[in-house]
Amino acid sequence: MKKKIAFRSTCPISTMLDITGDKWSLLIVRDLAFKGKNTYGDFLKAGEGIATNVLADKLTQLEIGGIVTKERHPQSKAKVLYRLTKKGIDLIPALVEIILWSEKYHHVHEQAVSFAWQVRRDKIGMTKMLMDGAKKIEL
Amino acid sequence: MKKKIAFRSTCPISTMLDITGDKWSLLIVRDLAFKGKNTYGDFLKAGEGIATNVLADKLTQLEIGGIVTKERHPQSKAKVLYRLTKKGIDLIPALVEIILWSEKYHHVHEQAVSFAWQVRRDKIGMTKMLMDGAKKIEL
DNA sequence: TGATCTACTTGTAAAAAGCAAGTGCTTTGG
DNA sequence: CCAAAGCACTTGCTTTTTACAAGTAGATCA
Repeated sequence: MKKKIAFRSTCPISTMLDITGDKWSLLIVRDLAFKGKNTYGDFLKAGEGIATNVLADKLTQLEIGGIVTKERHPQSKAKVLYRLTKKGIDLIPALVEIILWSEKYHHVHEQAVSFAWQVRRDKIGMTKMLMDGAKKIEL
Repeated sequence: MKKKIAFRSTCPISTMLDITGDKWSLLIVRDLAFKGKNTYGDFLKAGEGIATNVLADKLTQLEIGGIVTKERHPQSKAKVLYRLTKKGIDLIPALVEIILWSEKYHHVHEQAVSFAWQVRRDKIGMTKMLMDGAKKIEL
């Protein structure tokens, strides 16, 4: 029952929103990119409390959108390993700007902010650290 | 019937999504920031075809979120002038990263991309141009 | 003054999100 | 080796949001 994405226009912002424009998709990307989470259960247990059917739906949407892949988990046959694609990793600069914006107008973790500045300064290096799971950050 | 925003967590990304996390809000910001649109009718006529009741709802949401203000229109009593607040203008860097991301993976206007790079390079100057209405860009 | 413009509101149907429970493999512990 | 628990979902139902169509009230135009 995989419904494909309907693009409303060729506007780049509209295009992005057609893939990730809801209250949950970018939180999944956040968990993958910044928090070292990569299983269904990990996402379910994340602070905001996504409903299980909604999570399933968003994950397949993100897969169709080319943002994540489902793979067999190296440690367990019962688990599924979710990973960001290159396209997904390339969302990090946008997420970083979002973090910096939120920091400016809402109260958020200091750690998140200094980290965001680091990523902004050295995108490649920090992204690599993130992807290796060497760095996890509390958001 | 102005319903206030419910924040799901203190995560900066989640916080931003609680205000603008849907398929329409950022398109309104786009129209204000890049296209020199500033009335209800302008937004309605924008390419993606937002429903009138949804537009009304999103506009009050954005107002509550501190992103836009409603003001009396200098040319006509029948019109309302919508404008980005500082907080709204500060969303531009995030929009720029979104534009660059979309360009990389989807087909979008060349003009939009070179413009995005310009804003990224000279944020202050380009933002000023945009806000003065001196620059309009086709997205 | 009547038609048109502008910014909405109202009503209803369709779609998406939220909630609770269940299914079917897989792993674990005795 | 078997029962219980873990894991990744699915199913059914309710509530909320979005979409579509029509209508309203004040301002402007001809």
